[in-house]
Amino acid sequence: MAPPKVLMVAEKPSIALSIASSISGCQMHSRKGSTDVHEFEGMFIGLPAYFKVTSVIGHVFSVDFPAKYQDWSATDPIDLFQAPIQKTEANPKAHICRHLSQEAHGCSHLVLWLDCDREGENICFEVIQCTGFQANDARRKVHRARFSSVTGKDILKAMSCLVEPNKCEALAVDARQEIDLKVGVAFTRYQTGYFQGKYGDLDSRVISYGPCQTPTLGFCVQRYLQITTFKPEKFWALRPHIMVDGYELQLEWERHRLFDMDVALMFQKLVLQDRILEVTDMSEKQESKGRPPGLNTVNLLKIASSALGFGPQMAMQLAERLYIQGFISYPRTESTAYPSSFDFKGTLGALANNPMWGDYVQGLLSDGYHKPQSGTDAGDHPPITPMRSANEDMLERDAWRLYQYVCQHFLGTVSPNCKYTRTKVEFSIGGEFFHCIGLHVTVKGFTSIMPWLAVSEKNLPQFAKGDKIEVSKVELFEGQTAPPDYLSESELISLMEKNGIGTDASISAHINNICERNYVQVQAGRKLVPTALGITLIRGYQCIDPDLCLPDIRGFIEQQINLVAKGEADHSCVVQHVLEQFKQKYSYFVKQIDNMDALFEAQFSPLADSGRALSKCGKCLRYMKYISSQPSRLYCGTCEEVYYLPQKGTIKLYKELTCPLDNFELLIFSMAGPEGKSFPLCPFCYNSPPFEGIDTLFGVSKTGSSGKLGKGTGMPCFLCPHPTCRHSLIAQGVCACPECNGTLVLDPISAPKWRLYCNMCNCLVLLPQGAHRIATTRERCPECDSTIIEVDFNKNTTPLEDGATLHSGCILCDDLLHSLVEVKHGKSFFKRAGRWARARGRGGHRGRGRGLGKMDPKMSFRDF
DNA sequence: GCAAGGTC
Repeated sequence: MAPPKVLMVAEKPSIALSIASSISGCQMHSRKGSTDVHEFEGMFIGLPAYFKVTSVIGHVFSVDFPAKYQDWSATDPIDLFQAPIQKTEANPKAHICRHLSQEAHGCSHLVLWLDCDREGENICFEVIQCTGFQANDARRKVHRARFSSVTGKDILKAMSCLVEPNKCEALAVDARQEIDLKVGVAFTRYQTGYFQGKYGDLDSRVISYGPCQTPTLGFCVQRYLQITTFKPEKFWALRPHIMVDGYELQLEWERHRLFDMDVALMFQKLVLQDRILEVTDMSEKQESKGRPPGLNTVNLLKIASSALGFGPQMAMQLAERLYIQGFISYPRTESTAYPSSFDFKGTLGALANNPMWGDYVQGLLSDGYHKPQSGTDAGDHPPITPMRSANEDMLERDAWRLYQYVCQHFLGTVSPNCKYTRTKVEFSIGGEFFHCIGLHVTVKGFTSIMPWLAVSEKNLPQFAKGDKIEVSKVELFEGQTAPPDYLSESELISLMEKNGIGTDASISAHINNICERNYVQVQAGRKLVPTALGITLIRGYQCIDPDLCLPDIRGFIEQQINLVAKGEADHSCVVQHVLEQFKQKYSYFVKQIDNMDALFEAQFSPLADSGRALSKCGKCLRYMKYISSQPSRLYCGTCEEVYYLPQKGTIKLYKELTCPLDNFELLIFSMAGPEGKSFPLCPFCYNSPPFEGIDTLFGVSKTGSSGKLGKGTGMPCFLCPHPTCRHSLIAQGVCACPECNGTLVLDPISAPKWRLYCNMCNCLVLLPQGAHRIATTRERCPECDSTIIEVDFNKNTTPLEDGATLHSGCILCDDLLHSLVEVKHGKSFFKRAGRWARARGRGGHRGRGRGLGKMDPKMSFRDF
């Protein structure tokens, strides 16, 4: 009988590899799949077995609302609190679910090697679901491996005492997912809908709310408010100076400073009257500055931000690359404690020949390195350490700087502590007491490899108790208290960590989020400065319901789901209870939104006051105002109507042409970038397509008929089937797209780099370059039905005989034109969703529903 | 278009 098959699943490919290597002693066969599968023979629970080790890539599923709730305008956000939710594959392209199901086929044991944290426990059950294993099936058993680090020793130990996955912990994660989704989405949709479009200079597409991002913003705004409400106060300090052995020494006052000038002046007078200082005491203490514990992700991010100037996302990208290249160990870890089995000698050995630290490392190896400080062990990965030696030439500049820090930090952790002697000399004069401090380093220790942490030497002259010294001058220093600086990113990371906002992996995402939403800006020195929008939002929450932006909100959710994790409360009861509370907060927020709006009104300009006149409204024939802040739009002050425009590009009036359907002036929109296409549009048609079904055919169709069209959807002229308008698809369409079901359309303002672009995908076709004019005609090619185009060549570069410049023909069938066109791909144009049966063709009466059918071989672009 | 959590 064949030995039983055992499927083992890890959270990421790198761990699957480590586990397989450890258990098989590197005697395995690896093959590709959605994720790699490592196979080998071995012993399982005392019997011979065939092992397959593979992995997921984080969560298999993610949670969302069913399609019915996706239409923002058709769903009242309050209904989301009771809405059903569904799990869909988090990364459908990766086909992880199918992969697991296939690999599980014929296996009689499933061993779950997911990370040993709550999220990992949740992924265990996602894996169980995909593999089709059942909880209480005697023939197909599910096991959970509990490992405290990804080292050979711990892996083998976990193998020998397999347990069961913890359903309660997994349910706690389900609860968190549902609560985060419902609360975040409900508030986000509501406040976006309320404020968006109401103020002209309010620059934001989505005004998001979230139990992590909002308190994160709260920290930044809190500091901002501290700064703006700060009232500086003057203070005074006495600073006597003495001359000893030719050096001038300034003494510190025991009273430090006083906030009353008259009193300070009185003390100065007393000191000046006495003039003689007496040494009253001298003390010497041996002090020590401890070496750092191992480096974890959060501390790496803090250092990267404060010392290297890298944002968390950039730092993680650099670290990730260094990890993949084998220069450093796995960079995502919470642990600052090294596992007992950590190979310090090996790690030091790897750096022994490094040109930068080689000598220092050899010193540590010969004199004996120190055991690192204990630190905390989160049971995940060891601290971040160098894995192999690199020099400056092997890495890019930024990667090198990060690598350098990882090395210095590691060497610091195994170096001696820094030791120094601290001398304090105390003086009295005129009844007042002063002192000075001397520092003398006796052992540099780790500070010689981390010089920025060094203790600076301060030498003092020799004093003896009872010495009498004349003061040379008594300065009355006048200073002023200063507000704190803006919150630095590294301070914010500390605050988030302390308050349990986000995880080591998600902290950078939250910070990035509040930047992208235009709530804060990162300024020089990676200081976080809140924007008017960020400040107004937080002030709004503060006056309606401060809980909404306080860090405790995350704590509250955590504390509730902890009950589920510990099995002390039922999952759905807890979810219901928490959602009920948030729903009440939501209702109250909605009821009080006027209070927040008052702050917005004070900060931003109402729509009617902003923007510049751009084009004429077809209804009242007056100019409408163009509002450039996102979402960019036109506003007709007379009709009080808003017309959304395509986003992320430039918009201009199009030769004062008007739409034959509604009399609105046409605009021309150019997408950003050198390859960006341009197309005409009518503001009215774009927002309310006049032909049934157009809005659902082009790209995004989620907005529905009553929704605010225009944010990436709508009907530009290149989709319009108007039979006679010069700008419609019928007039400007040339031929079928070689790549999709779309139509190639002439870019009307592409001269002199004339081109066609597809109205559905990103296909681009270059036409004869440098021509004076290229235009579509009403003629069709008798052979392939493409539109005949007319080219007026430049007279200096014309390919025509006798200097003729005018030529008409079909770009597919005319030999000359065919030889002058070239297919190119631009940046993605619009979503390639939906099939639009083209209205290309005579008179445009072909309408919808008629497919393209087999392509005429002559239409093929293969020869290009 | 929306949250937060994995991971790449």
